[in-house]
Amino acid sequence: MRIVVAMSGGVDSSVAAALLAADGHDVIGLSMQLYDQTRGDVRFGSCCTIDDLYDARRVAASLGIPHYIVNLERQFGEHVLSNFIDEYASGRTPIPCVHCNGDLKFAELADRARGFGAVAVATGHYARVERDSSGRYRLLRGVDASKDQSYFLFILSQDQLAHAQFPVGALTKDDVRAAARRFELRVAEKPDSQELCFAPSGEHASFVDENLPEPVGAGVITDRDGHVLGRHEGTHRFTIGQRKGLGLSAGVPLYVVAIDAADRRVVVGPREALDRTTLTASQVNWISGEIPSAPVRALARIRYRHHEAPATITWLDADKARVVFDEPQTAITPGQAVVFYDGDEVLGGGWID
RNA sequence: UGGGGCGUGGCCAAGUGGUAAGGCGCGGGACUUUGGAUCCCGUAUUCGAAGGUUCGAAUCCUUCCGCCCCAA
Repeated sequence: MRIVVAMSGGVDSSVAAALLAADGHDVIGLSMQLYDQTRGDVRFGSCCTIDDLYDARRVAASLGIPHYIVNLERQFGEHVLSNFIDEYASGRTPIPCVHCNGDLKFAELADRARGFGAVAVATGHYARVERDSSGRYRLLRGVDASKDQSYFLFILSQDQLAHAQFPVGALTKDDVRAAARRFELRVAEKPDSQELCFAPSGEHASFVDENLPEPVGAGVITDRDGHVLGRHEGTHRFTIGQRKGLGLSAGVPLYVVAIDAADRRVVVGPREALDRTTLTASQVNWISGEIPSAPVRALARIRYRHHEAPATITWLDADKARVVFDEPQTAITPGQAVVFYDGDEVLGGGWID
């Protein structure tokens, strides 16, 4: 069958394409152009650069599959960048990758794929999709626990999962590297991409500054009692649980415990002040599509690369839920995602309020 | 200008004769397909200044400078 592979130019998606092609599928490689590559005044991160598009093209050529670059600049700006900026501006900490998956790769790109007559969009994510006996799709963790990326896919709907394929989800990273070498892919030894593609690490704040109509004002850093301990250059430079970069010394490490964007205030406190047992989540996506009527016990993960913790999920609304952990969790952060697991299965997830 | 106290790296702070702990911060690295966190490494030839005593001082003495508290 005809399958479109979202090729980033990295090893994972390259191997995904290679595996599908080797299986005899009619594979078409698509790469998303997400921003204007000609803007020399902007520095980009480690993926989706012109070099990465070139790598994708070369890999596709070596596999003998067609490759097209799809211009999704407008959509990227509307769905991913604007959200990223708005979230930071309102004192929250966004995860653009989730939107990029849900709103671009498995939405816009899927539409293009249909235009090519493809039945599915494949990516290089470490995750798995399975169809159960009732015909429902289940999202599972990648086999390689250390690389599992299911957290970033919790927003996918049944319809999106029905047309999603993760060829490397059943492999370990080592397997993928080995496969890349076996297929003699030029990207076999290419370093894993990390960090955001559109804003280099450590420059998120300046990216927000440059893209905000109104400059973000400076404000004060206070302790929990309101005593001013210092000043900051904008609340968007902080996230809950942050320790570095406060420029304060107090005998014990201080962490950001609250951010009040409206008051331009950052509140810091000791480590213990970060513990919370409850959170509410909005825009909750329950993968099966059938919201449980009774509270659900599950393992909940409050950020990527965080150990899951047992919790009870109670619905407050059609897409809003309260999550109560058995044990306090550190630095529950608004804007991050809480994702629910039952063993290897992703039950769903939502955005932390 | 009476009495008392204090001045150790960016901040806090051990050390009161034996050759500068520690924490915070900061820098670097590791980890990591978000942001944080975490871990590792680094961070004062020098203790307000200048003299002096001593084999040897941040530690003792003298003077000076600065700061704080109380009393006026």
